[in-house]
Amino acid sequence: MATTEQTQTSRPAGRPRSARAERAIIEATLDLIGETTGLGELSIEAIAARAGVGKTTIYRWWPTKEDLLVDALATLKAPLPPLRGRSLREDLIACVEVFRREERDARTRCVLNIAMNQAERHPRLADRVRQAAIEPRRAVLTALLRRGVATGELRADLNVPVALATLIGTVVWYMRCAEDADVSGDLVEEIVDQLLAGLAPR
Amino acid sequence: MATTEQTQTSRPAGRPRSARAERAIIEATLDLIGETTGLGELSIEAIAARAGVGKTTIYRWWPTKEDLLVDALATLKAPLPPLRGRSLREDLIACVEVFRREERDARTRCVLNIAMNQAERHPRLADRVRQAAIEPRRAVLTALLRRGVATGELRADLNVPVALATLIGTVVWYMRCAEDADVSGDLVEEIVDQLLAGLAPR
DNA sequence: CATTTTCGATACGCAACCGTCTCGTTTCGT
DNA sequence: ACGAAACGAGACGGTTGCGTATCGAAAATG
Repeated sequence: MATTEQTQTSRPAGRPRSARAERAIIEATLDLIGETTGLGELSIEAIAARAGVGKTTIYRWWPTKEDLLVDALATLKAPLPPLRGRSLREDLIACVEVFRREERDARTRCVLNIAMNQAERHPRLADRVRQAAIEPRRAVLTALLRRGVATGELRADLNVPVALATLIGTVVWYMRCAEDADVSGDLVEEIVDQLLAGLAPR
Repeated sequence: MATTEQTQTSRPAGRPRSARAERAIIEATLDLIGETTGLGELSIEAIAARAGVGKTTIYRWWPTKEDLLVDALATLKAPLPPLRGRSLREDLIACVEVFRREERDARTRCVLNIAMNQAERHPRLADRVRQAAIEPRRAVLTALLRRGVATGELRADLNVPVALATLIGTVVWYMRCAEDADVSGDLVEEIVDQLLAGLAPR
């Protein structure tokens, strides 16, 4: 071995990698992820091409990409959860089942993506999406929960907004991050029942 | 009035707007949102500029934008939730409080964005993020819940994965979609207590 | 001091989109 | 039949980012 070992492992000689530069790059990346990741990839040209339409036709009717998105997203989610059954438990299951099913469709999933992630970058868009897609459902669910309190099916001191987040958030998280997402068909019932009964023993 | 009214309101004369084109555009937009919205906005040039670094330095060490993202995101979330207290309830509150605090920071929020939204578009990236950021926490929380079952602080027939989704999903949803997000300081306690006790009366 | 490697900077050709514009065509009302 | 407006297609200059290459300076080894 003709190589010289100065400390432990031989260093290849030459200017070493700059730790400062590396840190600066990582920092800049983190800063920019939050600022820039958004709807930028969506191009009017691609939309026109896929729709088999001239760009002119798009620009004629929608001045802004955001306006087009608002109109497009408005065509989803519009049908609110359907009618109601005979018990609170059944109604909750029906509602959560709607959420579960929608979380399996890429189109409706992106509605929540925008509502949840794009609030700062596209406040106008996110607001309109929330207003059109989230708010009606929140209203329905809130009424449902209040009714449950009134009928005694729910505890009298229920924190309705928290309960609401509990129902929606659980199924959304499960669908998006659980490793066994969606395998079981009676997942929804299990969620609702466990939420109703509580995690602690009675 | 010299204008002619053929049906109800006067139409300006000329070829009318094509409903077929409009529908095609909306459809194409919806299809493409799900396919394209992602990390495309994040540019190497911007990173280099903000870091005060030559592009060369980035390309030298990270062959792909994705590789850079993996390294960058690995520097967040790394510190798992801290030690544990004396009761299950306190430990749960501590954990959920960590989630709540992280949901207020744009940087750590984007970790979940990627894990939850980019699974199809960037499976390698999303997988590594989940492995590095989500999995350790899931393990800690799972152990915590099992311990609770063992000590009798939780019901014996607890569905642990669902309970887990319940804890994380609720606070994430609340932070991202509730109108009064984060105003109350004891939101976390309220969430945990309501989850433990259940929505139904005892 | 000579060598080696990284550094920041800058320039290159290439590609994708932007938003505007001009075409010739199509589809209406009159 | 005629005029009016929207249509699909595509050309336009301009901007942005890509990934590569070249440059002299800086920082380590020997």
